[in-house]
Amino acid sequence: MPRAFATLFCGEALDPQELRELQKLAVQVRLHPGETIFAEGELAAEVFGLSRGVVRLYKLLPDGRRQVMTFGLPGEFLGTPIACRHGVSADAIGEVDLCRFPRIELVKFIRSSPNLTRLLMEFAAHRLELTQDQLLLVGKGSAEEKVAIFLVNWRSRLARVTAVSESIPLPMPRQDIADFLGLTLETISRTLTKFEQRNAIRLVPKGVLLTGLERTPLVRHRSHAAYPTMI
Amino acid sequence: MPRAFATLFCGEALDPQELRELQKLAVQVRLHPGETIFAEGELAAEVFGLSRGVVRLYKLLPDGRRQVMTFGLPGEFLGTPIACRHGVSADAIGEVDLCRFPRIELVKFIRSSPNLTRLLMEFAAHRLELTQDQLLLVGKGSAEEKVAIFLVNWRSRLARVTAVSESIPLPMPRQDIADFLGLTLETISRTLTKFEQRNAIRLVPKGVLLTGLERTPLVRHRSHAAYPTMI
DNA sequence: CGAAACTTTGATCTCTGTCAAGATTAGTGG
DNA sequence: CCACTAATCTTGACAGAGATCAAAGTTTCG
Repeated sequence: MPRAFATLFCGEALDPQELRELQKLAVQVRLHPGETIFAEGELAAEVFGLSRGVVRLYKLLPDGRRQVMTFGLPGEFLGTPIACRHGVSADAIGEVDLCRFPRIELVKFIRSSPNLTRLLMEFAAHRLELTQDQLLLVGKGSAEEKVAIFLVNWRSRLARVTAVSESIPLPMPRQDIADFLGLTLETISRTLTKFEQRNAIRLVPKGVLLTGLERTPLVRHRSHAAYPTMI
Repeated sequence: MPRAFATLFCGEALDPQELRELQKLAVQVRLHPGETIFAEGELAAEVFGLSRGVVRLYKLLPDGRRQVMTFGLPGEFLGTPIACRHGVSADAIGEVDLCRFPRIELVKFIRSSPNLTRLLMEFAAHRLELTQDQLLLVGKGSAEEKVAIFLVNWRSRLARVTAVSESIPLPMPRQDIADFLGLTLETISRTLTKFEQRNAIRLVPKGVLLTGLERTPLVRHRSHAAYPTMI
């Protein structure tokens, strides 16, 4: 485990003793771009944490329509470790390093530690909150709002795992962003171009520079995520 | 507590001893149609279980756009009992009976019981799964798919709390259904009318009869929810 | 260097939203 | 119990945001 899961479960640090125990259960795996990690509905004999790279987690409809639930970043568990079946599919965007755990062993370990159980519970609650925010965005947002908020959220999520840089990497293709936001890849492309023409962003290969990204004063309730505009 | 929470936490039964302990913490409250139970962002000094009636749980945008996350039914907790702030707003549709718990006491009680902790964890995982299914529907479904699946899911959820009847009650107004599915009330109304003209349903005041509701053979993966059509 | 994958851009279409008017239902007080 | 009013629901006409179809332009990678 090269980059240990010091910030596993929603960014909260594990104590060093538990972290060592956890490492004993893990096997490191490396996957290449586009490779499948697991598929929705499969028995989850093993579960995965992400050490390096980016992963898309999604659900499919029988006719191939796809909804990306989230993009997994280093330090995060992929899916719900306690569920006996995978509730989503996951595959690698770019190259990834994973920590593979036997689920039964991991669950046993989690159950043995009240501290870890509490952490996982809070992690689950946090994931629900994020998914509900996404549901609000997908259900009620315009294309511009969706793309703008995606960029802002992506930046703030990245800031937690890598040094903040002028240029924000977008390792996933437009189609993935579209399937995340309930739009088409053409609309993503057009909206990004529109923002660029307004000098709100600059598009670079596999990335974007957020230049004139203004936040609206429209903040939901107290200190919730703002809905920015790219005007 | 007239109708005890025998099936609290995702339908799984509590053991009688724990149920009695839980009841000691609860205070019964009755609310009238449209009354607010709690609002997103508020400190959750108290949390609520639903004994009778239907509740809408939603998030608001500053400009008033609303996304209904779910409709609460008897036997369910409203929101996430462990979170110190309410992540959603909730208000009564029709008359409701609630069980009010002091959150600190409830959390203490949950923590004291490994069985209850496990149950609550599985409940949280289940809620996440449902929200992800909703995200898929809202992000990728057509208006017809959204309404058809809403009706089928609503029927099956109701079946767990009331005797199945020919006529399915729809206590919530069209606007609530629209805000649940990411549509407008006019589209809900038109789509229901369309289904009625195809003899798939019959509309009655505050309810609907599902007559020729056919399920497509399109089943996601193994034994997941089918996407029905009203054709 | 060249092929494949991805992205941008254009033209057109259509589903759903918006605005507006009636029709139905529910609620209230005489 | 009925009349009257308010809320909810249905229906129509129209418009527009985003989807779809198609082609050209970039980037990536062997």
